[in-house]
Amino acid sequence: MAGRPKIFDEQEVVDKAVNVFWTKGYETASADELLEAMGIGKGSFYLAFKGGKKELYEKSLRQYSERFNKQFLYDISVSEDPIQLIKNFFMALADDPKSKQMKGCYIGNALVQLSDGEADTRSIAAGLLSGMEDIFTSVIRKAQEQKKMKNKTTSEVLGKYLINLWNGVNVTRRSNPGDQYLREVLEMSLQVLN
Amino acid sequence: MAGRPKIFDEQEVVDKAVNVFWTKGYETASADELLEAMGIGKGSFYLAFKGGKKELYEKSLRQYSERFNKQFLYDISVSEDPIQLIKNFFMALADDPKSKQMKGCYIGNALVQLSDGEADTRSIAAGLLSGMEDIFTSVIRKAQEQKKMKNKTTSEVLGKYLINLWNGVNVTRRSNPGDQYLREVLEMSLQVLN
DNA sequence: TCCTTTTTGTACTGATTAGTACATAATATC
DNA sequence: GATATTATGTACTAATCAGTACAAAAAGGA
Repeated sequence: MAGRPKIFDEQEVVDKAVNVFWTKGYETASADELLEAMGIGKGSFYLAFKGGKKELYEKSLRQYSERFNKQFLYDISVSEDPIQLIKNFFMALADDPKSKQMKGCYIGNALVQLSDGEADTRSIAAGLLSGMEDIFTSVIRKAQEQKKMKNKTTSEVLGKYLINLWNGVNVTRRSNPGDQYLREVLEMSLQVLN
Repeated sequence: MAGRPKIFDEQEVVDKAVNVFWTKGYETASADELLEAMGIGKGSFYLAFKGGKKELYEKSLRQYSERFNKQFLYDISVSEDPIQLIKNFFMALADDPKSKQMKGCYIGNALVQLSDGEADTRSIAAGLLSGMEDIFTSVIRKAQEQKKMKNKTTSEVLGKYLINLWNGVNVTRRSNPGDQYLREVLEMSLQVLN
């Protein structure tokens, strides 16, 4: 192993790219803008990411999702009441600052922003959201097994209900970034978890 | 009144632009592509739409929304059971062909696809969705006044719940364009209208 | 028929796009 | 210290972008 050393860490620059993609969208985020945020030049970039902007974006989706799920699963694992944790998790969306409300869900954005030209990338996003749904489903299944939930709807359907709620709230809060509005919607929507 | 006659009808070409914007997104839809679909040249276009692509898009949002609401309000007005009509309205989303499932809500897309550079256009979209919410709210209010609904939640909150459901389903069905998935989500989500 | 008015089609502009080519720099190995 | 190897920064390319300029066309009115 020889050669000039890399001046950047791949995960770190992908993280920085997430910020740009999240606020500007995939199409609107220019390569120059991304490179400046990542702090590297074109030479380094196209050597490390042979697939260019597209590869960077797909990696950013996966990396973001993986970290998100990891944290979520950890919080669930240490919680004494996972159902309550999920409620709190949703409710916390209402407390985000307006700037974050306006950004929506990083993965959901991909689903809506990508056109048919990037159908493959869109499929990746769909898969990642499906993974989040699976987490919801498994938490509910356990809670039902332990008789901690009154609602007898199957965990699969409740999982779909929750990921759909997640998708909805992340759109709705873009037009109503106030916390009161979201709180009312969430309060009502989460009653099914009682 | 003199002068060379227009070869196009403004509403018609805006309709054709809706199709392009809907499938490709605001940013991704190129002016050339729009003009070809609209069947007019640059000269005509920039004379009729002095604000260019942006003006066209905003007009398309308003025109689409106006027509949508008009139809919706009409259907409600002739319905004997407006609550059931709303249920059917949502349920019908599951029957759309895959190609339509993937397109989402024309107005909601604007909310998610536009970046801060077009914040004003985004506000227009937010206002239009708010108009749809008002329709939901007023239908529910009337139903409650006529004791046709068990649910005592305020019509305002139920209206927010429904527009949020609308937003959610229009994202969710992009990743799960099958009809069964949506049907399960909707069936469960609409139980609150009983 | 000629003049005014409005619309149309085309040629053009300057900016921006993602991506490439390549000479140079910085390291490990021998 | 020479050499192979990998990374870096910059200059460049070709395409595409939204939008403009403008001359020609098509109508009505006098």
